Amino acid sequence: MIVGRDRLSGPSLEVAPLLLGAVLVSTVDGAEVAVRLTEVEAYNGLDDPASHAYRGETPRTAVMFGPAGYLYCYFTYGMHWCANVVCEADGTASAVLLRAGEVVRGVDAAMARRPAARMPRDLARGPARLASCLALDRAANGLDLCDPASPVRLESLGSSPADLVRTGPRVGITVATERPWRFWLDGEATVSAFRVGRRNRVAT
DNA sequence: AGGACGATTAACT
DNA sequence: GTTAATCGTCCTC
Repeated sequence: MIVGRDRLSGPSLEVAPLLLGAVLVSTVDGAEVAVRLTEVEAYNGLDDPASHAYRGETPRTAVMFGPAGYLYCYFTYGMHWCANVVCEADGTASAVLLRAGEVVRGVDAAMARRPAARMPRDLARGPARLASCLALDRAANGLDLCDPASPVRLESLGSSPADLVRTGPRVGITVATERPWRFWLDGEATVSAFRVGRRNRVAT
């Protein structure tokens, strides 16, 4: 079952917990790899200083301002890609960063893409690792997750028990750190470690 | 045209 | 715990 766009069209804070337990399937580059999401983060637009969309629409963030159900991929630290599910209505920027998950199909293909992973639980434990084992990069930006013919699709939107959902501050950011907009499933081994954002990189 | 910095990771000590 | 790697994006001249 593919996920309907209307189910993703709400605010990121409502969509984020729904995505926990959902399965993201990639058939990019031929191999099929599927990840069951265990950790996500909500990002809003103009009212969220930590969001890429905070300062308005740019070529990079254009997908975030479009309709729900599309993939927003961005390049960071000069080497990594990360993936988001866009939510909210067309014209309103909002997205959910996919931070971690469990590879439930295509473990071999995922291992081939992630030679540094020593154990299966590390394959998609972290946003850039997750994007890497699903082969998500510039070419995947803007793909429709609600189209059955798309190379990246969202299956079985999570029906995770509410009492397993935990929340806390988002990882790696330096502003709006007080907002508890990170969501994860309690007890999952694939949830990434919390880390505060780095500041003053150039300081001596 | 120049520069700061990042929704990170892997490999160190 | 610390740090190098590495470059697109955006802000400030």
